[in-house]
Amino acid sequence: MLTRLFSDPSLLPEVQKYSGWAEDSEGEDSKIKEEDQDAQDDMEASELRGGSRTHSEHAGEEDEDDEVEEDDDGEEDTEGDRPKKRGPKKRKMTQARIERSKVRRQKANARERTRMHDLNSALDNLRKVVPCYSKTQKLSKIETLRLAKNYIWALSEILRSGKRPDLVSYVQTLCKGLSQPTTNLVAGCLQLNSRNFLTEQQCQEGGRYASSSFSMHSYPYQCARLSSPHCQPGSNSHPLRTHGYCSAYDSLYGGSGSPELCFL
DNA sequence: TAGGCCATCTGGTCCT
DNA sequence: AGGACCAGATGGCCTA
Repeated sequence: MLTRLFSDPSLLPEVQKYSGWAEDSEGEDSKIKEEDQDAQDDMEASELRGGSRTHSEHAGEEDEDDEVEEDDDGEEDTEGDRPKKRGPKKRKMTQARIERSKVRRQKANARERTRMHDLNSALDNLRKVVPCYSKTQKLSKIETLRLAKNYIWALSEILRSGKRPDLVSYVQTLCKGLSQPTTNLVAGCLQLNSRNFLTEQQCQEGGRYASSSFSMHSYPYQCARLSSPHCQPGSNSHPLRTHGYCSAYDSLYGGSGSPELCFL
C-alpha cells in the first residue's frame, strides 16, 4: 500500500510531509492513508488471508468499497466455486472499525518515530564520548558503533596491561573495521597521518581487521571501570572528545598528559 | 549518476 | 488489546 502511495504522483506531496516528524501528521496523515487504511484490516482478520496481499492487489479493489467490508475471502471468493475458508469470520469493516484501525496505525507510527528518535539521541550521546567527536562531520551510526567498540577494547587493553601501548597500535585499534573516510577522520582527529598507521586494513580487501599489537581474537571486556568524571556527554570540555589518545591516558593515569602523546 | 546513509511507514512477532 | 521491538520497503539527500 505504501508502494502505491509513493507511486501515485498526486499523493507524493502529501507523503513527503512525513519527513518532518511531528504530531501534525494526524491531519494530513489520515487524508493520505484514507484509501489505504480501508484495505488494512485488523491483524486478526488478516490471518485469514494466509499472508499479506500485495500492494497491487489492493490497488484494483480499494476504491469501490470505501466503507464496506470486503468479504474476507476476497479474491478467492470472486471465483465462486471455492470452499469458504475456516476460522473465525472476519468482521465487517465498518466505518468505525476503519477509523479505529487508522488511529491505531497513526499511534503506532508516532511511537515508532519516538522510539527511533530516542535511539538516535542515544547514538548522539555515544558519538560524544568516543574519540573524534565532531558536530559538523558526524560519524554514521554504524561507524559510531564500530569506533565505540574499538575504543572500549583499546581502553580495556590499557587497563589490563597497565601500561601505555605505542601510539600507532592504539590508533590502529581504534580504526579497525572502520571505513576509509572514518579512518581518515580519526586520524585527523588524532593529528596523525593515516598513512602512518594504516597497514593491512587497506591492503587486505576481505579482512575486516588488521593485525596489531592488540590481539583481536577475543574481547576480554573485563570490568574496565572507566567512570571518569570526564565522561559527561554534552560537556564541551570532555577531553576524550578532542584529545582522544592523551586524554584517555590522562584519565587513566591521572597525569596531565605527556606532551609527546597530546596531539591537540 | 550510483551508492551510502537516513527517516519513515508498515506488518509481524513477542510480551505484559 | 496494546505496546515494544524488529526488519523490510521506500524515497530523499548528499557526495564522490
